[in-house]
Amino acid sequence: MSDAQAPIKRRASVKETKDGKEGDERHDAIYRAVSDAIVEQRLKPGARLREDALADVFGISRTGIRKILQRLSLEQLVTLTPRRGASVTRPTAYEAKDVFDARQLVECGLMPDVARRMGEKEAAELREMAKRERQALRSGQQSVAIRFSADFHVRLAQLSGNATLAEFVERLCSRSSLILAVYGHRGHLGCESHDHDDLIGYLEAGNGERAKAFMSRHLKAIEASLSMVEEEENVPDLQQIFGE
Amino acid sequence: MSDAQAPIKRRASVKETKDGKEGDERHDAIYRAVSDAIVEQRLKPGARLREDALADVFGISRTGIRKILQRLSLEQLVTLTPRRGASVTRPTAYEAKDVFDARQLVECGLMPDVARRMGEKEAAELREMAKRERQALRSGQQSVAIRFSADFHVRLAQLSGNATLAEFVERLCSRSSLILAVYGHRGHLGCESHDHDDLIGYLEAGNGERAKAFMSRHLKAIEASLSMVEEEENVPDLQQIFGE
DNA sequence: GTTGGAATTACTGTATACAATAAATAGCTG
DNA sequence: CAGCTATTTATTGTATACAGTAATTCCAAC
Repeated sequence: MSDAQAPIKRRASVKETKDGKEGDERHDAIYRAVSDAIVEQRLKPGARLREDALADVFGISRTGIRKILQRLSLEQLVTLTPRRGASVTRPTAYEAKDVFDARQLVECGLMPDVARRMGEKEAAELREMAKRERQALRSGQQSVAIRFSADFHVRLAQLSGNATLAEFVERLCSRSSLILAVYGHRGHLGCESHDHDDLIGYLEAGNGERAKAFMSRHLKAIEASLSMVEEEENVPDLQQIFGE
Repeated sequence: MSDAQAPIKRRASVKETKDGKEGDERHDAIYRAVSDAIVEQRLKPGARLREDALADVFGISRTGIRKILQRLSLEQLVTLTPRRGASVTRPTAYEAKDVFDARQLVECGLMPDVARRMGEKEAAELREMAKRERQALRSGQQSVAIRFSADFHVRLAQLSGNATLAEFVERLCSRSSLILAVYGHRGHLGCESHDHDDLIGYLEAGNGERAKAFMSRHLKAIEASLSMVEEEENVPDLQQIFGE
């Protein structure tokens, strides 16, 4: 593919490139691939994301990669340092607090709306998601479980009917996964799995206020499970370590 | 018009752009210029934003313009249609409702925090902003007034101390300006100007709950002032007009 | 005069070349 | 051999060339 300058302008070559996917979908797929890898902690906070490397892996040019990195940066999953390139964001303790406070405000505030719009179909879907999450957790796939858990919260927000707030919750959940990756205890997923089932119960019963209170406790529990110690600097402070 | 094949490559121009600013700042300035123009309705919803044209105006290449357009698109101020390019977003009535519901939830929810952190300095700054807004309105600069009003709401959210929620409010306010541009009545700015001063009073008094209730009414008033009629299609529906 | 279709044009999508800068390394010099 | 500077290398930033596609115009035919 290095000598791609075949002079033939016929449509055959065009068809070939469009073989499976529209260029747009391809970009979206790559975006999701990177995003998932970050959320699932296969790419750890601080990991550098070199443009060339990504371009090689996904078989597109740096142009497309840069677009994707920019998007991830605006979503705060990736940090773009001028002339240093991209790396997976390492959330600070302050950011973590902000994110969880925001989730308190928004996700709890949405519960009454969700309860109002909750039907059998929706409840069944949520139960299915909760089940997947439990299974992943049981089989030791913690990273996947974290993502399923985030998916659950996002779907819940979508059921409120407010697309803008749902999208915001999506961002918050992605960032929460990062936060869990950094500050969470090994083997302790933020969400207790049965919590989600309980929540579905309240929502199905149309008890928005109870669901709201439960969600509040639920989020507080997740936040409390974090150990908020700033991780060691990459470059250790020699002064501090060896005294003066 | 675009004699793009002018053989003269003004490398000097590169130096020129770095003269006073880092390339980054330049980009940011252009971003703000476009964003402001949209928010102030100098660029009206539906207006096409051609890459070449913008590149010419700002003296950078399409590469940089595309980056900026993508950012604006992620903030939903600009709509990016594949192979059709960029245009100023024309919010739908549904989006308008979502945005104002989101503002109800978030901005009202922040008032207690804001009241708690409100000091003399902050109050003075807010009063200054409210004053600027009133003056702009009085001198007939409605577009500028809309932006000042948005600035006020954003600054308020920032005072809550939660950067994540403040940024979200910023987005919501930008979109609100667009919504006002489309659905607002001429000569009727959403916010009553004295409203903002009243609000500062409650906050300064530390009365978060009262501020919250006031903000709620304030936002409801803005929303109520909109005339939620979808604008006529460019291509009229002949079937509907002439019956069957 | 309208319609259908071909040629032209205008614009976006993508890759790539080259410039600029930060990091790493090597080569001096005391 | 430590510490500093020069050179090389790795990597990002920006412009531009070219390809592909939608829109437009023009022309012929009915």
